[in-house]
Amino acid sequence: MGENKCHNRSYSRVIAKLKQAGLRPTRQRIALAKLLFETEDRHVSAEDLHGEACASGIGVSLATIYNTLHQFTNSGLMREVVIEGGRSYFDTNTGNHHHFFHEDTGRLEDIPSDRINVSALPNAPEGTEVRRVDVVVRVARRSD
Amino acid sequence: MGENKCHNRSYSRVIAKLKQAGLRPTRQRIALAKLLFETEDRHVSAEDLHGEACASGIGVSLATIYNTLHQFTNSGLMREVVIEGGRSYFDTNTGNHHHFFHEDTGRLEDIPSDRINVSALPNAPEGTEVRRVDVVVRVARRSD
DNA sequence: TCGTACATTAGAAACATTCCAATTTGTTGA
DNA sequence: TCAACAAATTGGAATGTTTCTAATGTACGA
Repeated sequence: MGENKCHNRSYSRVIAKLKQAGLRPTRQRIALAKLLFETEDRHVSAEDLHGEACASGIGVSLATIYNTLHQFTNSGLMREVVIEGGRSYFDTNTGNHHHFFHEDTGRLEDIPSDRINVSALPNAPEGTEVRRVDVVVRVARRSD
Repeated sequence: MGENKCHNRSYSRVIAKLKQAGLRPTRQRIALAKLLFETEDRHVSAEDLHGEACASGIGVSLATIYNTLHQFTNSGLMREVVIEGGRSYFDTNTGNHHHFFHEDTGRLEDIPSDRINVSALPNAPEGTEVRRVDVVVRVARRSD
């Protein structure tokens, strides 16, 4: 199930990334990291990623998918995005950006932060500080 | 369980509101509407509202709470706000506004729309139109 | 290579939400 | 007022996602 030796540089890159995040590069984490970080930015649900992993012949349980997504999120490799009840998406783009949410299809699409402008924020309530500002632009098929 | 006659004007106000929304003023809907709309703007989860209703001696099932919250939302009396996985809040403030979300406590707090400014939105993707723009400012207890 | 701390796992549990079929209630018109 | 029908409510079962648990497996420093 995947040779131990070669499969060359993409392995070392991913392993380095995991180590840097303080995570042991296990077989499962390496495989998931390759799926997640070696393509363009993506938004995946746990179920999505599990499906992909299985389809790629990686034996990985759903519990591990959840563990891994949370670990990646906690170490800043990903970001959690919640928009609809009952399902979370995890975003491989951790930079400053926002989202279109397609109400029809449930799909998420990035909006680069320089394409949007949030200003005149009120002060954070007493004793708190701002952790993040999320903007979600909900769109749907034009009706008229 | 509650007299049919008097209990005067707050009833008629709430009943009128329901009728205007095209909803039959049933015992349960009237009671819930009173809890929801006769105080300041609020953010409630289904479980919250169920608890309150039971505490007030209103016999109402959880299924009805969900039905009612969705009906109120569909007829524009409330708005659904999803911020954390696994739980929805329903907001009695349907006006244009945004939210602080206290990550520590899970509480929501309104930000009037004139206290925040979102500009330079990119165009909605081809064939779609903007339904709503939600801004969530996530705050937490100051750490430094 | 060994020992141990950390990861993974299957399955059960927890949780919010929706569905269902039976019952109750509000409304309308005679 | 009352009968009859449509609409609303209900408890409980079903669904779907996420978390938990206890047993097993794995990475890695000594």
